[in-house]
This record gives sequence, structure tokens and C-alpha cells, in this order.
Amino acid sequence: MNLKQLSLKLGLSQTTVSRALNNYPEVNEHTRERVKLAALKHNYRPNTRATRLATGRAMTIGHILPMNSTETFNPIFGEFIAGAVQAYSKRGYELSLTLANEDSEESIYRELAANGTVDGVIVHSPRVNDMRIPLLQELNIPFVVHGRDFNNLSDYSWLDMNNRRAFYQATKLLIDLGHQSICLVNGRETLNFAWRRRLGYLDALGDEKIASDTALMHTGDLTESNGYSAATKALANGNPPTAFLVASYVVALGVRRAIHHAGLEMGRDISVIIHDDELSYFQNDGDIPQFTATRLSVRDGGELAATMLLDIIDEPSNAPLTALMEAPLVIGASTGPVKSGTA
Amino acid sequence: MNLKQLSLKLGLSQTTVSRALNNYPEVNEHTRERVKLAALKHNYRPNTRATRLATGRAMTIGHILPMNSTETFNPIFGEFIAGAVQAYSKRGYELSLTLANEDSEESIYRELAANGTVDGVIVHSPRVNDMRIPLLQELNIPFVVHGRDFNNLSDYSWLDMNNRRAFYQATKLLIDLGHQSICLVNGRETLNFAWRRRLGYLDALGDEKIASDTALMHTGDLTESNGYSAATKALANGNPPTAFLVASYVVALGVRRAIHHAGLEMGRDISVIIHDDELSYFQNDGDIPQFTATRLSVRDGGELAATMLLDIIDEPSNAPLTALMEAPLVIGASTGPVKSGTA
DNA sequence: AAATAAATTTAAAGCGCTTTGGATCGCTCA
DNA sequence: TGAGCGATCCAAAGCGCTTTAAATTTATTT
Repeated sequence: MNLKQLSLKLGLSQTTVSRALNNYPEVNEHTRERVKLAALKHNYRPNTRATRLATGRAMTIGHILPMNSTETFNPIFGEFIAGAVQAYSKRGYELSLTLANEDSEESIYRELAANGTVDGVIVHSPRVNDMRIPLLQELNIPFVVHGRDFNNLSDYSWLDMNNRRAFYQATKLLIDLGHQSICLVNGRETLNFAWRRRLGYLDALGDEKIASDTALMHTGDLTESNGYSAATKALANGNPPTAFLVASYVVALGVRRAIHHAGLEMGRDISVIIHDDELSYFQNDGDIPQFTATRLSVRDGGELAATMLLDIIDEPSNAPLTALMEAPLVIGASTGPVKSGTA
Repeated sequence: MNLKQLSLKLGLSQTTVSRALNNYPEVNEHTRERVKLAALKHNYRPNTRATRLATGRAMTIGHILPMNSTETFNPIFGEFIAGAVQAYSKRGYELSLTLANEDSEESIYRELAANGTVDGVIVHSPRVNDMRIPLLQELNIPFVVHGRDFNNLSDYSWLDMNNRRAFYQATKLLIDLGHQSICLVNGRETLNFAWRRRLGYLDALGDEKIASDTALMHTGDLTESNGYSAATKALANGNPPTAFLVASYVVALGVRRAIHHAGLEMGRDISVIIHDDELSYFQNDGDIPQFTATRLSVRDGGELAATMLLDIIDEPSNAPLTALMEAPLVIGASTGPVKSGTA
């Protein structure tokens, strides 16, 4: 059943039927009801492809996940997307997913711009000096960055957490607990979020006049095995750290494994603070969370970023839109005073 | 630049230009080259929305993730999708992602069928007596199930692993190592895969005349905390199990946590076998994998299932297509003979 | 009751492609 | 020399909607 058939059946023009269904004001309320009833009865659904051509809108948002050789599908992407898709479906949009390695990236965006498959995109994992931001500006595609590029001073829309402050506060807590040798197990610092986190860490050390030590700063993909090898290496040192500050839950699992391997007990012999994105299958809550953590739901972040993007698409003058979220520090079982013997 | 403008610039008809670009035979090779060059030069990209309306194909595959109240975004979905999207992009398709709770599910599929936004769908996590399979058959939408519904005897396309055999073999190994009390930490048994895994487990126990014990069979969502609480409960028993058979890496992390909590050492005091989907951020390989595991890449599964679906869409007479994959049992550090003191 | 304004409906023109059904043109062959 | 035939190319219809511009009907005003 298409519009033509439906309007024929109703003895009305396609115009009126279309308007009735789309709630245009210039149609008699009585007629509108009649049309809506008939549409329901005959299970009429406007053909999406036709609507999209006629309106010139794709009703689709693109998520292009950057895939380098090492990393494939980060669980954080998954959770962010799950949040975003919720916002989209509420407003009749779809989510189109693409993977891109750095080589293909530019051409993918140019293609998107030219063929009009999406009305906007989310930029994931902005790198330092990320070319995607100027590119999207040039192509004039609405976009929201999940994170920021601090080297880009232009106006663009983003949603980010205050990475620097979160890691500042976490480091501060560890220092307050007496820790002087704190190992940072960070993400790749070509990514802005990781770079900012290190700044926060260094800020806190600086405030307390603790010298930083490059041997205590690890960087790598957000995998369990990276956490394991970084922590193993750190603990093998003659003068091992008494605390770890870890980029994510997944990485912390590897750190914890290394700690156990070394015969140590987390929270007693050694302290750990993580950043917790609140992945749904890794709940770090309850009476006493396993991990002391700076905590912020990346799922909520996805939903909000998506909403921002749709708001921009609906009303371009809304841009740029920005949102900075704070990640509160929540005390769990993984931290304690240095060298203490408390259970 | 659209087709009309390009053809005007070339002094050719839209027909010829379209045919030249789409490699139709009835166009002179010389003309074709001229057209392709001009298209390149003017950066012409056919408007996707128009192409889709004209051809009647959406060039999009739908993935509708079932979301119940407890579970949100399973990491296995993410990895499967990452595999699938690779197959799609190779063949010019897009992936459209939707979430659906069980209530909205039917209407979502009916909507998809009527408005033609997708050319086919992947069915994730088939339940026992899953209504989606007959529904999609009725709606005549091409689909491939990731898994099977053993209660559905009709012909449909699926890609599955041999869950029963994998868990049979894993259980068998544990029994051979002397374990008699093996705790199964399973997924929800309303899902076929979990149900089949229990059958495999029971088969092996039965073969060895070991009585099964419902107290040793846990079931729940694939989360870390479920693994933790199931294992904690099992270990608190007066006569605790000497081995665990665990549905996934994520769940096993919780099991491992509980084991450590109980002051035990995995692989020495207690054995663990997992099913390993080879999530990219949880590598369970190396010289000696952490976990003994039945192993199968869900990412590869996604790529294959997607390819199967596209093959069906291209040539409907190909259906039904099926693929059964075996998950080899790979020995890691988490298993050992029962009650032994070997390091 | 005529004139004017407001409410409602419609015909037809797109949106930018693909594809059907002819044209056109040079060549071959009887 | 002219019918017949590939090889090329093109005009126009169509995909199923939205939207513009105009027509028609109904209500309001004087």
C-alpha cells in the first residue's frame, strides 16, 4: 500500500493524505482522522527511500569508528553507540555504522558529504591535531565530537568529560593517602583524552612537589593485556610503585591480574584508581565498589551527544553546542593508605 | 554536481552517463572513459537517496539488538557487528543499528518490512521459540540468525557454533582431570546457545555416570558481577566445586575475582574453562593463555554471517544457507588436575 | 446577497537516479 | 542500392514521496 493507492481509496488527493499524516495544519480535523484511521487499517507506511529523496534528508547519523591496526572494536564505542541510538530512535533517526582506518578516513567523509547518506556524524576518539574536524567543517557536515581536540581552536561542537580534573583529583587522593610513586597506565597519548589525563596527573604531582618519572607513565591501547604488561613491568622494578592510576576498567583488569601475580593484594598492598565508563556488563557499584574510580556513564554521554547533534541538524544556528561533564571520584575497595596493613 | 549537470557538461544523455558509470555494456568504451574521467574530475557521486528509490534497494542491513531490562549492550554484539560491517562495506552496503525491547520488537520488524529501510536483517541472540524467525518468514525479509532456534524446524539461514559439542568437550576434559564437581556458570537459558551448552555439559556428565546437581548450574546475563556472585555462592557451599565451566570471558573475570576472594588460586586449587569469543581487547592467547577455553572468533562469525546474508539478497535461491562452526578446546593456565599441588 | 477572507483541497512539479522502448548511425550483405 | 543488423545513444517514464501554486469550498463581513 503506497500513498497513491491510499489516497485513491480515500477519494482524496495525495497531497491531502500526505499532509494529514504529517500533521500539517491546513487540513480539516475530520479529514485527518479519517486518513489516519485508513492508514492504520491498511497498514500504510510511507516508503522511507521516497521520503528521503523528496525531503533531501537521510534521517541517518553516521558513526565512523576509527580502526587502527592494533585496536578493533573498543567496548566504549559500543556503549556510547547504545546510548546514541536511543536518542536517534526517539526522534526517528537511524544510526549507520562504518569502520575506517586512517587511510580511508578522508575519502569516507568526502563520500558521505557528496552522496548524502547521512545528515550528520559523530566524531569518535579525536586525535591530537585531528584532521577530521577541519575536514567536516570544510564539507559542511553537522558533527559533534566525542571529546575535544585541544590543538584546534576553532568553534565546533563537542561533548567531553573533564579528563584533566578527574585525573587530577584521583592523583590527589592517592597522594593524600601517602602514595608518592604512582604509576599511570594511560591510553594512547595521540588521543586527546589520554593526553589530558596525563596533564591532570602531572598537575597533581606538581602541586605536591613530587617529581614525575617517565618510567611510571605507560601508554597503550585500552586492552586487558596492555594493563597486565604495563603493571607487570612496573612491579618488576626494584622500587615498584605503591599505586596505579588506570585509564579504564578493562585495562584495570589486567593491572589487577598483574598485582595478584606478584602476590599482592589490591587495596591493601597497593592502591588502584580507575576511570569507570560504567559499562553495563562491568558494574563497579554496590555498597563498596571494587575499584575506587572517577565515574561517568559513557552511555549517557552517547545519548547526550546524539541529542546535541540532532538539535544542531534541526536548527543549525544552535551550533556550536558544547557539554563538559565532570566525573566524580567514588571511593571503592581498591585504595588505601600507603604501606598500611589494614584489611 | 548531479547526474543532470554532469551529462550536460559532457553533452551526453543522463542515460548514457548513468550506464557508463555503472559499467553497462551498451556504451562505447571511449565514451565510458570520457565519462568516468569527468566524474572523477568533478567529484561526482550519485545521490544515494535517489539511487535507492530508483532501484528499490536500501543497500542497508538492519541489526536489531534485543535489549531486555537487565542487559544492555553485550560486548559480543559489538564484536560481531564489527565483523559484519567489514563484509558490508566490501560490498557497498551499510549497517543500520537499532535497539529493541521485547515489546517493541514485532512492530519494529513490521515497520522495517513495510517501509523498506533495509534489505535484510541479522537476528541476534535467538531465544527458545523465538517469534522473530516465523515473523521474518511471514514478512519475507531475508535474514540470517546468529545462532539457531532448536524448537523451530523450518528452513532458515543461520550461522552457529557447535555449543553442545564445545561444552561437552570442555566438561570431558575437566572430568579427565579428575573433577567430579563442576559448576556451570551459564548464560540465560531462554537463549538457545546457553541451553545447548548445558546439554553438552550434561552429556559429558552422563557419559561418565556423574550425577548432575542443579545447585551447580547457574544461569544469568553475561556480566562480570553475575560471574562473581555465582562463583561466590558456589564456593560458599560446604562442599564446593573443584572446577568452573564459564560462558564467557567477561563472566569468567567475575569468577576469577570470587576465586581470589576465597583465597584460592586458579589453575592450582581450582580449574576454570571458559568459552572465549576472542574479543579484541581481551586477548586470551600467548604462549600459555590465561584461560583454558573453547575458542571461536565472534568477529569472524559476524563477517561470515553478513556475507551469507548478502549472498542471499543477491540471489534469493541461495537460501537457506547454514554454517556450523566448531570451537576448538585450547589449553591454558586455568586448568589442572583436581586437588593437586602443582604450581 | 454580494464581496471578501479564510479554510480546505488539489494538480502538478519536483527530488536525482534507473530503465524501458525507441532512435540513429554506420556497416554488411545480397 | 537498400534491407537488415549490431553498436550506441537518447527521450521520457517511473520510483513514492513532499511541496508549491492555484483552485475550490466555506465562512465572514457589510
